[in-house]
Amino acid sequence: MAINDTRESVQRVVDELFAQGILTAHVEATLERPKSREHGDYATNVALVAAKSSSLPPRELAHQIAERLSADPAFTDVSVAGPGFVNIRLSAQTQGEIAERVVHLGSGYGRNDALLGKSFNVEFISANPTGPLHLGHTRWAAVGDALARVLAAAGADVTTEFYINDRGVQMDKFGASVMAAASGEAVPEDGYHGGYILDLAAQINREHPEFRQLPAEEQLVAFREEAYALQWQQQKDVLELFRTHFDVWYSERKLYDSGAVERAQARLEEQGHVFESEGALWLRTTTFGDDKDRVLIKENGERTYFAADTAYYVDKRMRGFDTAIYLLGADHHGYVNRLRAVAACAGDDMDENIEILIGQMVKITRGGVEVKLSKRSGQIVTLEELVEEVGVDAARYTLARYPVETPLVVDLEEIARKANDNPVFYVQYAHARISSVLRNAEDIGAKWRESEFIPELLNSDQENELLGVIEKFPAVIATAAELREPHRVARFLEELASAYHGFYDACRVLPRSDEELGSVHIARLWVCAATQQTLANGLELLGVSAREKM
RNA sequence: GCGCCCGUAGCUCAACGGAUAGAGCAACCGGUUUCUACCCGGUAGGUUGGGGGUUCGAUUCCCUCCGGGCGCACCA
Repeated sequence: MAINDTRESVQRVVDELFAQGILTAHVEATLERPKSREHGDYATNVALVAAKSSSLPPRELAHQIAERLSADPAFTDVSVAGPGFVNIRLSAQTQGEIAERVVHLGSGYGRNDALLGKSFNVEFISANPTGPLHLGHTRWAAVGDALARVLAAAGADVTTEFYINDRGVQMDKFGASVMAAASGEAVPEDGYHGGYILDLAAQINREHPEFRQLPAEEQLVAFREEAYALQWQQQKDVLELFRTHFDVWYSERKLYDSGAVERAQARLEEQGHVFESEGALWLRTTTFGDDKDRVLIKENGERTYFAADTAYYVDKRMRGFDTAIYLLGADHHGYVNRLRAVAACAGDDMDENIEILIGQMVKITRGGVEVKLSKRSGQIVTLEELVEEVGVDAARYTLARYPVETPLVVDLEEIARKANDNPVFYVQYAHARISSVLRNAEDIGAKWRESEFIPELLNSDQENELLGVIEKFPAVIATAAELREPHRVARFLEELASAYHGFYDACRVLPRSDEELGSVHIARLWVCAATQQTLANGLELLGVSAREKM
């Protein structure tokens, strides 16, 4: 029996009490998994909530509900506890059926329709193409990609997008830095100083010796464009290595070339929020909660970076997305109000059509000593270096298992040294362990799939616990998607792995050498297969590999 | 000065307004003749930064103070 069926049973009882006048208001029943298993498989606080609209005290009301629920054969035990909780325990048979269902659903288990019909544009990283991606970007790579996968698993239509800031002063500084390095000159004081600049310069010198014969101005453009192409490719390669896929790479230049900037301005003017003052063109964002109005076109006729931001937002909406989700670092939180105001100025609902997730910074330590990050001074820890030290699985998992609003401290030495203590290995090990058991089952000819599955044989505490955890998976995905918190999937996997290890320790799966293969072994093999499938599906959402062996 | 985020066990962090605040690491004690011990069980460790409020119930919501991080451009 799924959680929804149980909830409906409770709802029916509540409705009955309403019909009989014991309750004077209609109350929506909610069901939850108690933290403690001692409280049963499910619990409802409906009596506590409904007590206000009843003449009965909460506990008395709870007893009335419990008494009626007891009549349902799917429940073996219904009791009242604490201030008025109703605890429900399912029969082993009802509970055990989940294993069969999971195996049959396969990689589709967990998918649900919580966000069916909604379309999202998820934008993250969006780094300048003037250097390698560093550890800060890596967090958004892991979280953004996992979020996109989770939203899709909840039935949403999702497009991932990377915005390339390939226009403006920084690009020229980048070009000038590479050009200087290529001529063996000192990089300008306000340029980029990392070792990668020297590498880019060397490569361009090798492949395009003719560049240095060009007049200074043309030479700058040539170096800038070539360095941009190489650096962008490098970013794409590294993200590919990191299993982070972008459906769209959106260039700021394209925004201008396609006329999107003018279109956005026209849209904002139609809505009546644009005005002229002091020789500049402004957007009245203060109407919608911003601290100050923002300039779109400067006194000197140039468009601001903000103008591009507005155009980009409007363009996303014109491409048909219901909601534009932005993942931004805490150093950009000042943008939240103005971006939301942009949405409102464009005539949209700023609570519905735009969502900005602010992620806190990742502090890096090495042996307890903080590593300062600064791209321009060249002191960086790159995504690539992190992957080399700890691997893609550990990196992705470690960064995805915390809520983004948590400032994170990652010690590189610790991750590298204690790789085996990382929760990702604990989860992967559970998957590998099951794979081994199933291989052994095949070796001894245990054809569990073709054998009768008798769910009521799964009646130990550990089996009940494990099945209960497996059953939560679709709800976990739905919650993770609705709250935009993919870390919930990782936490769930740790709980699931723990429940499996506990089961494995207490319940022998395969027959011992002196035993015959029996129905209990078959039933437990179904449980193993269901657990393995759930682990694999969850790891897939995080972009972490489900290993067959370790 | 104004604004946003954070403050939970020695450390890194969980806990969509629920029951006795939980995991991992570190510390201590125990467990495997047989399916992967990279595992399992147990002990110890807390005024959830302080103080008010909201309600059946607050780590969670509101106010205030303290501490830390980050932002407050006709920069990009």
